Amino acid sequence: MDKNNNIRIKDIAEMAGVSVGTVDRVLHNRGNVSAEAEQKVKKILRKTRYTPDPIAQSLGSKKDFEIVVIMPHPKQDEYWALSEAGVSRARQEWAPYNINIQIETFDLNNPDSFARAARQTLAAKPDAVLTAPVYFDASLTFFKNLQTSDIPFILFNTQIETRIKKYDPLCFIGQNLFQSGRVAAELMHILLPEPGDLAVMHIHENIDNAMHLKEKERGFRDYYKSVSGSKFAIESFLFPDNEGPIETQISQCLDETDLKGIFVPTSSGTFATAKAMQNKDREDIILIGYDLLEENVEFLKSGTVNFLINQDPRYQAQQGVKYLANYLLLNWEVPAADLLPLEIITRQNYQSFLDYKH
Amino acid sequence: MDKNNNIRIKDIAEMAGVSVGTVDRVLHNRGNVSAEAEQKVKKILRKTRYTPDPIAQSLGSKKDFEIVVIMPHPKQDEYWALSEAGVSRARQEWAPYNINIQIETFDLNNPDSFARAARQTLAAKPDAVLTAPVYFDASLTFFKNLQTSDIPFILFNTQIETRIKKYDPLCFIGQNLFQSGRVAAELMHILLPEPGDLAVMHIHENIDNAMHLKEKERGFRDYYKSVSGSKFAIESFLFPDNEGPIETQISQCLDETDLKGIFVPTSSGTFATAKAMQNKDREDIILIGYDLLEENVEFLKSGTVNFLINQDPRYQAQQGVKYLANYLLLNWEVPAADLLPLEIITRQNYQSFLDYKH
DNA sequence: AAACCATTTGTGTGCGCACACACTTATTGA
DNA sequence: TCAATAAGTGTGTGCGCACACAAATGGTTT
Repeated sequence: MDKNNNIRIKDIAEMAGVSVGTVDRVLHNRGNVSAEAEQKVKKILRKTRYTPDPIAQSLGSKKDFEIVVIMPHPKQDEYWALSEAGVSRARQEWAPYNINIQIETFDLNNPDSFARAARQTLAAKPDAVLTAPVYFDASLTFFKNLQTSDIPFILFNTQIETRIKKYDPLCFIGQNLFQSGRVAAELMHILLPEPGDLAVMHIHENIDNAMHLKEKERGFRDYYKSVSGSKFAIESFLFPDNEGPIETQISQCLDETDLKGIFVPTSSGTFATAKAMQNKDREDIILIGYDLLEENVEFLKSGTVNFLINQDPRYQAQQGVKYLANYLLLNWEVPAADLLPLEIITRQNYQSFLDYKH
Repeated sequence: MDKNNNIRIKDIAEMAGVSVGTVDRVLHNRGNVSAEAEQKVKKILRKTRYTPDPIAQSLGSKKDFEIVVIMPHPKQDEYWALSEAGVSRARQEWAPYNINIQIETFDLNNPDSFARAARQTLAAKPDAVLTAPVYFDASLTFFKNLQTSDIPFILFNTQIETRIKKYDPLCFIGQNLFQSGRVAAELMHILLPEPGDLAVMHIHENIDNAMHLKEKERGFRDYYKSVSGSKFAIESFLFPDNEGPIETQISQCLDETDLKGIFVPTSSGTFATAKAMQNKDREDIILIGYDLLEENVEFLKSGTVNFLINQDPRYQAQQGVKYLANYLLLNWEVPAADLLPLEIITRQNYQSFLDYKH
């Protein structure tokens, strides 16, 4: 027995000269405690550095908790299918602790669908929310409502500057997107030491709303600014869904330009670009994209994609639920940010990432 | 209540028409159960897919467990200091569950010291062992003794082929070293597309015993074999501790050769080589090494080291203890191997790895 | 002074499991 | 036939906590 000093509520009660009930009330701020008793107990609590036994704690309560995850529909994009896989794992992991997880999906191309998902979530009055706040404006009103309903929430994948509005998520889980863009640029620079035309391609997404894509581009450009005497020209291209087939748009762009390197800040954009390059027989262009989607890995193997940066959506979701679960069950502290490492994927190491289970 | 089907031992007992004591005996193979009762209980167990509530389980037992970690002395090498940090974290993490962790250290340059540590460990009769089996022969006899004492053990960092000898560790935690060498070669090839002389440098270690270094070299060479029409010459160099100051040896080697790239398969060897390169003003040579040691990171930042591959010793140790603890406490299954992802570190992403806490 | 509150404090039970112990039945030998 | 033994079975307690409920206290009202 060396345990956690072996101090139990019972011991605290004894030392403070009160009953365990009173200690319990102090610990949980349940009120109905005289100022005097409260002081005595708190003093002992501090002195003994009491920490509750987490095991007994969760055995004793047996409450049910409801967590809602709001994310884009997994059928729409393999990236989000990976996120969903993370949620599924988390669901299994936490089922024994009576944590129920509900998924609300929305349409990536339709901000209104996010608002609807948000409304449904609020109506369900969950104990906590995990969300990928893809749409800036809709997210902010949602956060406001969560806040007034006193529902804790965590953001993943997309970091939104909430502090200005005083909306206060427990945590953000994801990459430092700016730095992620810098890593992409660094890799590009290694593969293309000689000056040439570069492109940042925004595919599918409408960039207005998508803060996170801007951040990656900003990082990418920032790196090249710091390359002394840089002769690189970096141009941005937008390929929205409503202007004809994506691949046609990209192919046309390849025809009209003389690109040496392309950076695509999204996972599904990556293989779309790779396909266009393949069709046009322009696999000489250096392509750096995101994530270990099946198609991306194929293009990595064939050499069309030179590097991938891994965002590990599965882990992001799983970790988000974990934080919320521990917060609800055991009142654990949640870090303000969980910034994932910026993982570089090549032909030689992709398998080790695919095999790895957190 | 959707829990784990809500099935408790009590329910099993009821359904099988026996008492909870009998169910308990069946569950833990404690014997003293009639064949008839055992069958009845096992049938219900299967039918209901009963799984014990892990929380209540560990509350109920309150046994003490002793885990010994055998590893090189952390003062000797910063790499092992990181491993020790992992053990310390694990110690904290598992203290509430009455898991005590003892560290036995040995001298990296002295196989006998490993044998001594092994002897002391056996004398202490721990419940489980986590060890970095740096020395092949000494490790094998140790494993034999562990096996006869029925002490489960996990290997980390260095993979030893134990199956031939029928020594059966629960798990190996670490990198696929062969593939790790291939990753290094790939990176080298990206930075040096034009043919030139390459070196694999074995520093400090005496390679005879050190299987893991050979594996990395084998992978490195294997990659270049597959490069079509490769004009690369790869030479191995040994710089043992007993032939004068390491840096002098390396410097001399740099003088006598015309190397374009160097691969160092150890973490401490990496900055030793970088220092020699710096002194000789030969920072043009491409250097690929291992691990986020402070000195390595400095040389990465300055550009002397081009890439690092991260082995995450902290995580390896922490994870090893975690597996053992869950195995002892809850009888959890341990995977035969936990092969870590092969993480590529550059100037732009090292910080994200340093910041990241598992 | 009794009755009535509000406030504060103490007690008891249950969570699901592990394990020690008490108990019952069948078997054997004297 | 009865005690002694072994094999099989059931009961009870505790782990540390949460929470419902009972009890005590002190003050106010009639």
